[in-house]
Amino acid sequence: MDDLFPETRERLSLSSGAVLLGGFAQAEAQALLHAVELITQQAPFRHYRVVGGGRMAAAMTACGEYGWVSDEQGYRYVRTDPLTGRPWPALPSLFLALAGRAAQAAGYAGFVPQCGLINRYAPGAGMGPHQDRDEHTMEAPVVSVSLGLSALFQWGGARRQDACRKVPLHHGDVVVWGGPSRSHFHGVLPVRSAQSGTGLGCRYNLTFRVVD
DNA sequence: AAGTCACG
DNA sequence: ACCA
Repeated sequence: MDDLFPETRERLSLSSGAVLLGGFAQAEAQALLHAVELITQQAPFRHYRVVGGGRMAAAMTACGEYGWVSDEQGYRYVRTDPLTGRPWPALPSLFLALAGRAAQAAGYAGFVPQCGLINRYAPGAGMGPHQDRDEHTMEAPVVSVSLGLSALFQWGGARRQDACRKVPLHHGDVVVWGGPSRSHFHGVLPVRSAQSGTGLGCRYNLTFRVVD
C-alpha cells in the first residue's frame, strides 16, 4: 500500500471507504499541469449552468471516453465535447497511472477511469455540497487530485443535512472515496488567493471516474 | 441548485 | 425563497 505513494506526507481516514493521500512528487505535478495545458488547448475550459440557471463558479473541461456536461437535458456524461463537436481529448497515460496508483493505495485495485474531469477554481470560486450520481455505475471510487492553490474540501455524509468536515487540500494531495462513501456529499469552499510555492494563481482539480 | 440573494 |  505505502510503496505506491512513496512521497506520501500524511494519510487521513475520512470515513468508511474514503482516504486522503498527501503529496506526490513535484516533478509529477509539473507533468500533470503540462498535460492539463495540452488538454485545454483541445477542449477549452467553460462554465456550465446548474439546474435552475445559476452559473458554476468553477470552469470545467474533460478528457477520456466520457466528459461530464450540464445542458438543457440535465447533468450527464457524453462522448463528444458540445463546445467543439469533437471527442474529448484522450486520457493521458500519466493520468491513468496516477489514478490507478492512488486508487490502489486507498484499497481499490484495478481502477481504470473512463473520464478525467478538470475543474479550475479561480480565487473566490468554490462548489457547493453535492453528490456524484451521474455515473451509470457507482461501484468504482472517485479519485480527486489537487494542484495549485490550496482549498478547504467539505466532506459530508450520505444526507445533505449531515455535517461537513473541512479538510485542507494542498498541491499534490489526492482524495479517494468509494464504497459506502462513494455517494457522500462533498464540496469546495471558495478558494482564497495566496502565495503558494507553486506560483499558480488558481486551483486545478482532476477527478477520475468510471462512468458505465 | 453542483447558485445567488434577501432577510433577521 | 427563487421557478429554471
